Amino acid sequence: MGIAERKIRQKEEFRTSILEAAWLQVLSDGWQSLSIRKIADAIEYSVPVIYNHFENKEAILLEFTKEGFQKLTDHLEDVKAKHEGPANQLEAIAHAYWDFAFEHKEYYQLMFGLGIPACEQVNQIIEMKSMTMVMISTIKDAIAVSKNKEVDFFLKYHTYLSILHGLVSIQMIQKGGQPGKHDKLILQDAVSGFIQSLILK
Amino acid sequence: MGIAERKIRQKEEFRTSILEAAWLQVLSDGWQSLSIRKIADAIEYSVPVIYNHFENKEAILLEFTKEGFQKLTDHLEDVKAKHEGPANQLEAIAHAYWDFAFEHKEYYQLMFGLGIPACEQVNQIIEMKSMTMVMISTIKDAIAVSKNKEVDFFLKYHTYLSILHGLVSIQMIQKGGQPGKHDKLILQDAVSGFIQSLILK
DNA sequence: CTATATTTGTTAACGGTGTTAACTTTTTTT
DNA sequence: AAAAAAAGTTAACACCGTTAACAAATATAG
Repeated sequence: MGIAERKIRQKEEFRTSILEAAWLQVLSDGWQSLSIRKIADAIEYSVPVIYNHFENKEAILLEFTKEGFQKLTDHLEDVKAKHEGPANQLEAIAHAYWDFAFEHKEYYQLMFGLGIPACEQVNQIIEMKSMTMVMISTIKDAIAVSKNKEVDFFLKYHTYLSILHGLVSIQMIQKGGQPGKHDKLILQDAVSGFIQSLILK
Repeated sequence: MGIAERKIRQKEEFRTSILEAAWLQVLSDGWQSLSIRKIADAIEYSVPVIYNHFENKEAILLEFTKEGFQKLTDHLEDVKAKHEGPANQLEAIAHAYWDFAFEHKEYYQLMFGLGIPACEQVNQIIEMKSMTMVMISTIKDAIAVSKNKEVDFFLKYHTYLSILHGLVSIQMIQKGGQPGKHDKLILQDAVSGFIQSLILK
């Protein structure tokens, strides 16, 4: 019964083509201007077919959010593997995080609800938890080699992520475009301060 | 010619009533669901009269953004005046900032574009610059009494604000409601780390 | 005090949006 | 070939921001 398989495959392809058309829209005009109707127009189908594949518009955005967290996680894991020692790794991860945010601005804005009415349950996305795991494990390693081993790793993780997200989002608000060298100095300053207080305390 | 004055006063009152109706909408259903039509309905006038007082919807939101920065600035100045020494002041300001964000969530979301397609020129709002001044002056004071007086105060300001905004916005994304005691520990941890590295370096 | 000008407000529309019910066409199964 | 199921379309509903065209109220000038 290859014909049932073909049907499933075609359905999958359809779904993918919706996402592709949507992503092109997002890339060219920002996710703000993404609309079901424009997607339908791009794939040359009528509007309601989209609802056969996605419950609503939010579900489409959610797909990209997951994709974004997956890409970010992969990226962070790569970078972590290329560095030795938790302190170096935390620093490298911070820079990788920053680079990802500005290289994939659309993803980042979706992931952290910068302008989106869809950020209610972002924390329940498992792809986000993968990212959390990478960061937490590195922080645990850092605590293990630090003076004070009684430090609350979850608190430190939260602090670490907040610093990174704060730097990125303030940067994105203040300037639309790519950040300069001075802006990376700020990152360097904040992160090295965090690592210092984590290791040497 | 008191009649001209009355006209101006009435126009002002009208403007205020628009803002009041809008704010009630924002408070009850969030700014996402604010619409010109609902405002018109609330003040019992037809839609186009609103455009005699505000260029567009964004202008109304901008009004609240300014208001928010003004309130925050006042609050921070108050708190600063109640504390002695830049280190204590920076810590107190951080807590005041945090408290403001969660006591006036709607303001904060507007001010920092958490879900708003209107955050292009937030940095050009003079009310924001007032807030910046409060923070920068305190940081300059801190640098003046620190070991290393060659520190870049603007870099440190940026770091400081990023940490605060990062903490707040991550908190707002992860939980909708009010933060608990544990969450304030994170703030305490991050801010004291920042101050330490600023003073003792 | 009337006639003209101006301000003030309204209705109705334009072009969008997400979403869905009802219908038609195509495809599959019996 | 007929009946059932799937796929796709049209057309609508209920919103949205914004604006042009028109009517009513008010102020100004003669």
